[in-house]
Amino acid sequence: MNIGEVAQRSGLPSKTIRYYEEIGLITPLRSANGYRSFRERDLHKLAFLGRARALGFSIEDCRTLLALYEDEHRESAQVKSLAEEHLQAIDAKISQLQSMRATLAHLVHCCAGDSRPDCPILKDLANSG
Amino acid sequence: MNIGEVAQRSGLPSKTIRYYEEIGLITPLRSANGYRSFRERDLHKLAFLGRARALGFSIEDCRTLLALYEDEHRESAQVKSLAEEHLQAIDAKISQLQSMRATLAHLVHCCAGDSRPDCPILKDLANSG
DNA sequence: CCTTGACCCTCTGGTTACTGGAAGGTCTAT
DNA sequence: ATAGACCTTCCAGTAACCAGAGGGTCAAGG
Repeated sequence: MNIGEVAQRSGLPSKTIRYYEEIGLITPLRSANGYRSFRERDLHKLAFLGRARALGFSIEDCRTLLALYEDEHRESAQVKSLAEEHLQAIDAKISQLQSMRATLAHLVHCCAGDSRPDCPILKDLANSG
Repeated sequence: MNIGEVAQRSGLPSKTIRYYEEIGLITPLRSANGYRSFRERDLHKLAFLGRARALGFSIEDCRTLLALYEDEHRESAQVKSLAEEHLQAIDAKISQLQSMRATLAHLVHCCAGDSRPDCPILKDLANSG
């Protein structure tokens, strides 16, 4: 398979696939003409990576997950703890965003949003949250 | 005021303050020795920026907000619409994270997390969400 | 007067995970 | 032969800084 087909089948852009090769996540073969030649195994890895990324795992986490996936002697505890850490990070981000959201929604609610210059949003930013 | 004092009083690191000058958000004076010399007005702007950033506004949004703040003839509608857009972006991020969170929490729940290699998290990543 | 330590300066490079574009080789069909 | 769709590498840019190198400045103490 050439990169275009793999891109289509994995759902990842060609640029991303080349980048993943560059940082050593995959190692496709090369044809005589210099084109990358992907095996089913590479496609499978890329799909794995796409799903892990969609769950918000960092590239380094993905590297670890891939290594665990390919290690027959892994302990599921390793995977679980990685996932739990990530879950906590997600929770932290969510609550940070929710706190921003609450403040901002309040300010937006207070602002008339008309043609006058008077604005509680700017006032709040100017004075002290 | 030198940068150290401003950093303390604004709550922003010196590095960040220098960066804000570099991108034109503030324009402190210079003393004869080359040190930045901040007026109250600069400090005020920095505090404004710190609060806007804490609400998640991008630097470019902050630039706009600052300009609106200093424009006596602004219309509060401009500020409100900027804030509303940002609020929508926050909401989008929150729901994306919540969706990740739901999937991940389910997987974590399904994983025994023991010394055996069998792992539903890896299985899911390998097969298809 | 000299030194020490706490300041300050600029400049370069690194971070995350790609994306865009330039310049050019390859393949397929007409 | 040529057009168009592939593919290649390499360089630069994104957001918002942070770390560190290498060096100047200032106030206080010996």
